[in-house]
Order: sequence, then structure tokens, then C-alpha cells
Amino acid sequence: MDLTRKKRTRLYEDVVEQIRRLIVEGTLAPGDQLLPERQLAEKLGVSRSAVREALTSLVSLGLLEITPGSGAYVKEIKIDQLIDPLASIMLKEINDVFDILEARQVLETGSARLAAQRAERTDLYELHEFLRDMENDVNEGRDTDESDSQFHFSVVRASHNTVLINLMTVLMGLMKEYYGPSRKRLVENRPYREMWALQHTEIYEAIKSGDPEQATDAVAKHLDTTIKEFRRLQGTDE
Amino acid sequence: MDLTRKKRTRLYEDVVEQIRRLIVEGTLAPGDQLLPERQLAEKLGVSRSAVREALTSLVSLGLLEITPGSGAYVKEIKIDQLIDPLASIMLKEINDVFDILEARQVLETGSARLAAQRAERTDLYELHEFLRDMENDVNEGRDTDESDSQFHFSVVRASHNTVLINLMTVLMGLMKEYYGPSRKRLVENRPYREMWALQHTEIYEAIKSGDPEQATDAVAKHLDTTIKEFRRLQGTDE
DNA sequence: TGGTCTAAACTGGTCTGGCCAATTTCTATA
DNA sequence: TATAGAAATTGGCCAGACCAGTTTAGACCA
Repeated sequence: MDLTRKKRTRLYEDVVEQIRRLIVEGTLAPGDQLLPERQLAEKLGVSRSAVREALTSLVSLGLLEITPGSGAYVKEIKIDQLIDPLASIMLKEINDVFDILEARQVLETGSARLAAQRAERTDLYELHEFLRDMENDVNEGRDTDESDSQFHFSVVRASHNTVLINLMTVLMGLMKEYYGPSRKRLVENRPYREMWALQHTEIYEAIKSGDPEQATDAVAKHLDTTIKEFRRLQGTDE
Repeated sequence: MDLTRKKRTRLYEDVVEQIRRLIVEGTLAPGDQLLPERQLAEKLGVSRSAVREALTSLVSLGLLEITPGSGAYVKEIKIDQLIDPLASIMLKEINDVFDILEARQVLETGSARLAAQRAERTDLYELHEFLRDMENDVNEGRDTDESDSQFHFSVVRASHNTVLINLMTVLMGLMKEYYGPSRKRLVENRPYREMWALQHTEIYEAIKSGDPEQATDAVAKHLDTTIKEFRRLQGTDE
């Protein structure tokens, strides 16, 4: 009848907590090396297996990075580490693949509008780089997957809004997880790849000319055709 | 000089990935029990310690829950659990409080546009409820914090896009974390609360009438005034 | 027959000790 | 002095064992 302690605390959790505190409090800075597992075990008075489980947990939490033969190092936390769990949560709720594309449309049109107002020389340069990358990919028959994502990401980055950038990171992770396969078939369709490259150019020009409305429309149009093409591909399945 | 494989894959990571896929793909539903560690080890042809590290990792990722003496169970996870870590990561990168509001503007205007096209009777009813809640709060001098958030959330829900809804959840968590204090002063300002209630009505009417453009504009205007008022309040600080 | 209590089986938690492979450090040699 | 090779260190993985709870099944009683 002891309601105070709901579940027995596991040993490795204590270890996790101790190390976590050191990191959060700054005693252990990113890049610092932890004591070797064997020494940690001795120092904390637990077995190496307990220490190992703790370290495994901390790696999963994104706080550590372990190099075999070398040691465990404190890691700099980035948003990417949260995307996997985030994706697995959202994926279960998503009924329709197009929800992701639609969300992208919302996010990217808004970002493009801001980008048109704020893009700096370096942003435009980056956009142009990825634009050229994609054209090259198309011309040489390569996969445009990477250059396409990069371009879209650049648009959002050009908005200079860190929150939007992070949300876009989430969406990108979601996309990879969700429709990697169907995407393949889409990008293999040559006419569409060419149309895409063209539409990317339109987006780029709109942002460069600083016209928010035009930029918004260009992105909306681009994703509209993407969604339509996805629908068509899906239609041929059934 | 082998650039293809940056780091050797650890055994337990494979196990993590296998189990994760089963969960994400739905083969393992929340509440399901996994095989005992010893059986898993045998089945996968690895040692029990490898399995244990994999399970430890999955627990840290929030996908499993383990009860000593009983077994490992697939956990039902909600997005809320990830908001805290997500917020702590994003907060470090956010330079400007207004990035959050701006992101909300992007997300909510897009959602409102969709809501105008898709809102069903139940959605409109819900919106109307929260509208009335807020009016009551204003009239009786109560805090409008809750009813305000609820209304905005309802707009996004009426878009019937689960991805947008989840992103909005993230933003809401971020808001709470970031500007709880300044927000208080804002909602204490009576004239603004009244204007807000009025603008909410406009949003509601626009969605009800099924006019996407009008809905978009109404939300944009509403958040514009919010942002301006925030700026004004911040200006008085310094 | 139906319910209860107990003992065995099972399950996760932890430990010990060992071997391997990669990395780092040290050392002897050119 | 520079470098190649040996030795020590470190994490990855394994086998087997014991403990402390939980679950299960069977014996026993009403």
C-alpha cells in the first residue's frame, strides 16, 4: 500500500540522471570526454552493465556520442534527434499522405512570402546553387531527391525564422519516413522533373524580385502540381 | 578513406530499428507485449545484453514501457511528451520572440484557409463554443488565456489536417514555454481583449461562410494586431 | 463445483568475467 | 627525429549466474 513510490527506480536510471545533471549544469561541456565505462562503474559503485545501459540511454536521448575504441563524448543537441520520435508519433495519426504535402504547402508558402521580403544575397546565392544542382541532376538523369529537398529547405531558411525552419525540419523527416517509395516513382518521371526545375526557377525569381505575392503563388502552384501528380500515381495503383 | 560508411553500425541499433519498424508499421500496437528478452535474444541471434541495450534505448525514445517481472509493452505516446525537449532545443535557437508568433501566423492562416473549405457542423459548433467562452471571460473580467488558445486550436483542427494540428501543438507548447509572462500583461489589457473577441468573431464568420480568402485575411489581421501589441508592450520595457 | 492459497515458473535487473576489434599511446628502431 | 610496430586502453558483445518481483498453475479446502 505504499503509494509514495510508484515504481522501483532502476539503477541505470540513477546513473543517467547523474550524468545528465553534469551536462545540463555545464560541468560537462559539449565535446568533453566521459570517464571510461570501467572507471565510471567503479566510481559509482555499480557494474559495467548498469553503466552501459545508462550510456545507451543517454545516446538515445541525444546527449552523448560514443566512438568505439575511443570513448564517450558529450554531444551538442540538435533538433534532428527529436524528429524520429516525433515522426513515429505523428505517423500513427496521419490518415492521408496528402496531409503532409498540404502542411508543407502551408508552411512553405508562408515562408516564401517572408523570404521574398527578407532574403539576403547569401540566401539568393544558396537558392541559386541548389537550383543549378537540380537542373544538373535532371539533365544528367540523376535522382533529384536531394537537390529538390535542399532547394525547398533553402526557401524556408531564407525566411530567417528559426521556428519555421525547425518545423520544416520536422516535416522533412516526416516525408522521408512516410513516402520514400512513392516519391521514387515520382521523381523518375522525367517530364515532371523538368517541370519541377522550371517551377523552382519561378520561385527563385519571385523571391529574388522581392515580390511576396508572386513568391507565395509560385510555391503554391509548385506544390499543387506535386500533389496532383502524387494523386495520379496513387490512382494508378488501385 | 572510406566515405561510404561513416560509422560502424552497432548491433543493438539493428534490434532497435527492427522493433521500431514493427511499432511504427502497426504490427505492434500500443499495449502489446513484446517477447521476453531471452526469447528475443534467441530469435534475433544476439546476446541478451544486446537486446537489453536495445530495449533501454527504446524506453528512452518513449516507445516502450517495461515492468519488472512482467514484461515490455508498447507505449501509447502523445506528442505532448516531446514538446518539452523540443521546446528546450528550439528555444536555444530562437533569437526573437516574434519568430513564434510569425510561425503561428503562417500556420494558422493556412489552416484557416483550409478550414473555410472543410469545416463541418461539429467544427463550427466547437468554434462557436470557444468564441462564447472567450466573450464570457472578457465580460466577467476573467483570464482569456485558455479560451483564446482553445479557439485558435479549433481553427487548426477544423482544417482536418493531422499534421497541421500536431505542428500547432508544438507551437502552443513553445508559446507557453517562451512568453507566458509577457502574455499575462497583454491579456490583462481590457481594450485588447475586446478587440480580440471581435476579431475571433470575424474569423468564425469567415470560416462559417466558407470563404477561404476572407478567413485567411481575418486570421492574418488578428495575429498582426497581436504581434503589434506585443511589440508595443516590449517597447515599454526598455 | 468454485474459490483461494501457495509454490513453481517466468521476467526483468544486476553482476562478474571474459573475448574481440578499433583506437590511442608508447616504444624501439631506422 | 621520424616512423612503424607493439602494447595498453576503450567500447561492443557475449555467456552464465543470481535476485526480486510478477504471473501462472495446481493443490487444497469449503
